[in-house]
Amino acid sequence: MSWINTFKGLSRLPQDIRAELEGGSRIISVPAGTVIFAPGQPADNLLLLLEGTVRVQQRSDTGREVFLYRVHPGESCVLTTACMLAFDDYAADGIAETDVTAVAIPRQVFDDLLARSPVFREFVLTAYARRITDLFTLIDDIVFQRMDVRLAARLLELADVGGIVRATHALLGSELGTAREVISRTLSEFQRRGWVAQSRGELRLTNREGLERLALTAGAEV
Amino acid sequence: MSWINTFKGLSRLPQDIRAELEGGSRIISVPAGTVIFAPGQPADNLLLLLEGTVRVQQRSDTGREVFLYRVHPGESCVLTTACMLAFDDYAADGIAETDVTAVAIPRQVFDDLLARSPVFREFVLTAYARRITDLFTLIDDIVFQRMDVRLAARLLELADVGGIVRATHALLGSELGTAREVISRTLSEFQRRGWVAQSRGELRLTNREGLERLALTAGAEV
DNA sequence: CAGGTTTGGTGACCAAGTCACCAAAGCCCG
DNA sequence: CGGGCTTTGGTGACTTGGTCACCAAACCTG
Repeated sequence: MSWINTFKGLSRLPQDIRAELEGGSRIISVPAGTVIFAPGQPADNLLLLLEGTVRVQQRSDTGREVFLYRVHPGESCVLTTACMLAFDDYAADGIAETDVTAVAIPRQVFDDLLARSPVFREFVLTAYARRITDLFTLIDDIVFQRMDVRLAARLLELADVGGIVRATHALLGSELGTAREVISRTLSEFQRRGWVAQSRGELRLTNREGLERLALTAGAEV
Repeated sequence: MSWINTFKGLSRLPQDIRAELEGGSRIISVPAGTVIFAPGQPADNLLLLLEGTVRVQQRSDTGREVFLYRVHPGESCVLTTACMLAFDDYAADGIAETDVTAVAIPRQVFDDLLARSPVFREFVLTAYARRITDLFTLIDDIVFQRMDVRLAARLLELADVGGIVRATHALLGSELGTAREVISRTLSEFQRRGWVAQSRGELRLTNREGLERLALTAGAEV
């Protein structure tokens, strides 16, 4: 079974295009921690993620970092990659959070597929649109949402099935674009309420409903 | 002389593509205040701006608005429009700030040009990339930059040649994603320093250097 | 086990957002 | 022209969040 089926938007590709895509691309693997793209590095491939996650962040002039979004299996780095294909003054970088397997589509094949296949064009535009919608939501959150609400939502996202979140306070701070101290204080409060249990480098959700109720405070007070 | 020359990225288009683009599109004009696109409205055209400005903002669940960016003449609404072409769950809207003249390229012509012209593809991708870079910068600013610095920079952008900015405090607040009160206080401080003179609904920059010096405080304290 | 590093906790302080007002300036309309 | 209404701007009190300067406990490493 081909990797193409991992990507919903590509399943409708006609046979000849599928063949070109499979023949023209290759599967790559990199270990956790690898910098997959960064300002200054030319990006010669569009990446489609098969396994693992990639963290995309903006490195600020001031040396600090803002988390932008996370790429999951079945998603692509279109936004970043296509940006780099077209335009090089670009400030975001991508780091493999885990070991990563991905399909690399060279620039030339990418361009050729865009020209030849309406389905591929739609795939790319849709992927773009989804990312951009996410970015808009992110901006909205940063501007209007309280930290405790955002942290609760993020903990629920990051928790594994056992309710464990492996992350330091500093890391959570960088995900939410805030300071470690703020995370520490908010987590103490969550712990006081019996929602989480903390230990060094990880925490366990002990009351998901409490967190969920807070996370849904979003705009619901209408 | 054709409108095509207004757009740097399109000047290299070959003759036949230019003809298709000119023949397949039409020039439209709308008065100030028109809602050009909004969630729920189908977007059937890609717009290239010839005259006027368009304000793009995100309408939040909570009823408030965040300013995202402004489209100037010679730029396109690619981002928003192409998003809507591909994907309809989209929350941003665009409003004509002044009377606006634009070229409308129907969806079908747009797709056809994407397929046929490498130059057109590059134009679209570059426009995307520039917008996205702007969004990243915006996020960075919101997270790390002080309000007074951001306000100073924005005033310099919005001022006309005579140094006049026509805007209410509330409007400036929505541009910067902050509260009117914060703008009022910051402007009082600017006035105290002799940088601006305020009157109802407009203000005059009386000391551009002061504002510029503050605006450049960005990450320059290294 | 000693010493360094990473992680988390705290208090003091400042910047910014929120709330609840009020006042002045313009606008409409009889 | 004058009386209300609306828009715009000002202010104080308070809360939230970000910054700084530390410290202490947990862990790693030789």
